[in-house]
Amino acid sequence: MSSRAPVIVWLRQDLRLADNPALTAAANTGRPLLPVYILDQELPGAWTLGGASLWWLHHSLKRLEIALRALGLPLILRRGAADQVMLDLATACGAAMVMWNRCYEPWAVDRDTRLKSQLLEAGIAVASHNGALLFEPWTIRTKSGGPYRVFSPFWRDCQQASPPGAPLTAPPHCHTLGELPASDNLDTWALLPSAPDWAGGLREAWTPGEAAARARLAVFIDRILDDYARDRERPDIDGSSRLSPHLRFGEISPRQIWHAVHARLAQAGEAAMAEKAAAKFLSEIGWREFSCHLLFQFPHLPYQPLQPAFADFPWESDPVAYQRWCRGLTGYPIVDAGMRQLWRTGWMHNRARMIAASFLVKDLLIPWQDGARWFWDTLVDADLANNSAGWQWVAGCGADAAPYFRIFNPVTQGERFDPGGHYVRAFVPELAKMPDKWLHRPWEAPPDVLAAANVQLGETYPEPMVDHAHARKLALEGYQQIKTTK
DNA sequence: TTTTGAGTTGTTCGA
DNA sequence: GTCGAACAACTCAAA
Repeated sequence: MSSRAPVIVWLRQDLRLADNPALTAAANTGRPLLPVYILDQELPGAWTLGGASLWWLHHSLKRLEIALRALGLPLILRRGAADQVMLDLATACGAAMVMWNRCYEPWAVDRDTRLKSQLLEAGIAVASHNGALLFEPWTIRTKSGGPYRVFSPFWRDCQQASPPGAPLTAPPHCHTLGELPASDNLDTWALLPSAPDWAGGLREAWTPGEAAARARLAVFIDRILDDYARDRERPDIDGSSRLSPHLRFGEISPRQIWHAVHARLAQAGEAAMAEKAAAKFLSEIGWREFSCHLLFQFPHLPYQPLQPAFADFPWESDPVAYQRWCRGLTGYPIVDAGMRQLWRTGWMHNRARMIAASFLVKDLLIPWQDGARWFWDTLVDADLANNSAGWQWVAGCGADAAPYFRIFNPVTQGERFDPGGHYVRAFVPELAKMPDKWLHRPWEAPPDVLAAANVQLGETYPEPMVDHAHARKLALEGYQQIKTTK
């Protein structure tokens, strides 16, 4: 094989130059580099990217293209069944090697395993790397060798493992082939919505790309982290990292985050508060790891409850109620604010996710898989592992799940976590003039208060679609049922 | 194999 | 208004 034979870097969920182990390893071979992205909308199980994710992908690829060009590299864009496309491309351009960072979705694991053997058969070397996790799923095991199903011991174990190495810097200027293989034009993929263009709220809320990810991490560590333990619970405050979509597309790595937090700790000295906040934040990164490990160990996580008894739960089928939930018209302000934030900005605060998810699953008794599907289509950070594990957790059927009797009260939650009502007012403008006292339960407000706020229940804002106290009883009965039939 | 301690994120009721 | 207890047992992980 001539040293002119190129190395293909197959970029997937790692759209960054810094701390990209596959890219760095490829650069270190000294061969011509060929970065490739393949849009695969023929995946089994229809877990292709949803609309919001496609919007993000477009912009992330645009930025990546520019960043690669500065290194002297192209970005070859192809679409189709990814393994076939890659095999054809690698063969056609006489590649010496293909490198990628590992993915952990069941179909990705299957596809990559298959492709690897096909490439090897064709005489093309393959190397995969860890670019997405602090700890590989197969390295964190219980004493008896199995996968963890409880977060705390899992995370304890992770922290006792050898810490992740220092993040890699972006490779220096590289060289590529003189004659490049054909590439699609990104714009012809039509990833952006048109007619109608519903992405205005996304544009307002987000800047995709590696540079923006790094900037956000810096702001977060500088100005937000110290109060993270307290403010992360507050959807009305910019108190969480908002790194989830950047992590989802690999514009930043958990290793970079880990090291940035530790660097900050070293700088802060022994400040107990800083340490507590940092530990809290890193444990959220830990949850991301845990979800990914769970998906890897239990590939049915997106489909089947982890606790088998829940397969018999008496779920309701109610398309009309489901629609109202999707559109943020439940009549419970905190739920509607969350669902509308999702629809408008492609993201929902984690506290609101729990409240809205609990409402779908426990107040409406609609299957968690339906909620997960909606989130998948509308979130810019839609990640199969996080999304599936999160929904199972709320439904009570997941790993380390909430006890079944833990049912969120949307009024209590609203009053506790959005006390000034800024969150609800921002996303449910028809309630903007309601006084704080009644904002989270407008149906209990005296008529003159409603009138003064220009609210006509059932007209300008819905009546609550279910009575929470009653719905709670029904949910508890449902859970009672699967317990006794077991 | 058996035992023991522990387990993200809540709500409601009654004193 | 505030506080503690009850909710109900089960599974996981380790010793």
